[in-house]
Amino acid sequence: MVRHIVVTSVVDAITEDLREQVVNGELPPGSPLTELDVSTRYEVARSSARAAIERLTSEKVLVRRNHKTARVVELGPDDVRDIYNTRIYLESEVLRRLAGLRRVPVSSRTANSEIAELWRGGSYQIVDPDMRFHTGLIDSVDSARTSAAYHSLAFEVKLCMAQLQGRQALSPQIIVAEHARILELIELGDADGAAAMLDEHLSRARELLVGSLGGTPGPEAEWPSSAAPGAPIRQDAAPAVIE
Amino acid sequence: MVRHIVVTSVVDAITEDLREQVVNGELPPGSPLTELDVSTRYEVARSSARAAIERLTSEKVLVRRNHKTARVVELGPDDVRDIYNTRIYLESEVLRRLAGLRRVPVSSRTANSEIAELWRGGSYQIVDPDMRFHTGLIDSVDSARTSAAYHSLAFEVKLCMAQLQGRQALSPQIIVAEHARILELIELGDADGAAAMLDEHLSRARELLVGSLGGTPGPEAEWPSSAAPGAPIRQDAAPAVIE
DNA sequence: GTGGCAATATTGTCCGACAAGTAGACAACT
DNA sequence: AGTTGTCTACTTGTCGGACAATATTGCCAC
Repeated sequence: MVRHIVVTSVVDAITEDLREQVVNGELPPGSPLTELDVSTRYEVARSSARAAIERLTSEKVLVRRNHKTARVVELGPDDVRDIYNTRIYLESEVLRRLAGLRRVPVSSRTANSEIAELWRGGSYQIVDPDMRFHTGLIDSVDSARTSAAYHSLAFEVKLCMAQLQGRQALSPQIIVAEHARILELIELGDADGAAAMLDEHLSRARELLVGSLGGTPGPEAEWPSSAAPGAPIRQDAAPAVIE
Repeated sequence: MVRHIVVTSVVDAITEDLREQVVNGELPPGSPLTELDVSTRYEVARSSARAAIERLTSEKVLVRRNHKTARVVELGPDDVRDIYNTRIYLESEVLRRLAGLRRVPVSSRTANSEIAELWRGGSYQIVDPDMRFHTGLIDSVDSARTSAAYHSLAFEVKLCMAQLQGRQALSPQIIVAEHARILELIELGDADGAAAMLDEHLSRARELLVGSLGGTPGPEAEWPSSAAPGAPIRQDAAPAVIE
């Protein structure tokens, strides 16, 4: 199937489209992406496909070992723990600074209202506004590198979400309340309180995610493209090693 | 026991070598790197040179816009501020955690001893052990992503150092004392104290760096690609340290 | 001098080719 | 049997050349 793309640069477009396909689950974790595959699907030269794959590999969206074909990254419980802990490390100190200034970013407040709204509307698709709440806090300190680091983590969270296709839900009610409490503590200038609340908030989310990733092995899906019938996939883990 | 072996590819090798040349100043900030240039210098195909350049671009070692040739990144005062602020954000919370556990990483302690030793020996080449002090703290929380983020920042600090070829110095004596104080406060479980000390420590370094980057416009030199008569400054006796 | 045009340099993309590495199957050998 | 060797099919890593699109430079006319 030929996929259409808008041309900024061929490689840019392919990279973007593939990334999109990964986050929305069209390319499930672990599915292989050969250079030829990509080049024919988009009708471009192999070198261009290769470049796109390399970029996504450097972004950790794909993983590839030496002479082997790239695969969509699979995030396990350990990764989730790591991602959330790093989020906590980064966001805690930012929160303390904001509390010191008693400054609450508008974008975070509106994002939290959105979640509440969605919840009242019966929707549970709150991942996006939830992320905006947090990135709003981070971005408000106006540090490009801090923002970049956090956004990278946020992207990985999205990958996790794509991975467990909407099973698992965190109660929007609790989320909204905790977010509100965090903003309140910032306004009160209570740095320790805000940091503690954030820790609790993210730690709960972390444990829930870890549980639903590690606890339930899930439906153990097949990877559609180019897999022989009844292929027992995914037993390799060792790179170029010698015993 | 499983032993790992590394097999380097052409692109890997070039990438590494170029990166090395950037950090040790052989390729000064702003110098252009055309694909043809690189491909002929290393005697490889242009596609390989291109791949290496793209990797370094994604690492922020080089910068490149649309159809223009890549250049070695130039870090200005704003970048330095950003880098150090992000360091502070990340490292503060890690320090608090360590203080909570009253845990002092051995590697940081030994690294600080090294600085003291070098200072007593009359040397001012303390950038490396200084970084090891800080990465020792970060790495001790055992989070791959946190470490990766911090190491990326540390690399940018190295770039800054390369950029101002050893004018400017921060007294090793003060550095060692502050490091020691930080470790002491961790041992005492004083999270706030440790975080405050770190803030002071890094903020001073930041301001010094910002000053010597922004205040002095510098020699505003031409970029002589590969060996022009004008020998770079590089006097090794001079205090060549900023933190 | 300055605007504009032509020559040049450099990138972005394509193609085709081939060596080298990986993986699975199957035969051969001890 | 179980280990080892070989074959084949697939894929990656690298090469070299080619060409259009774009950026840079230098020159010319005004």
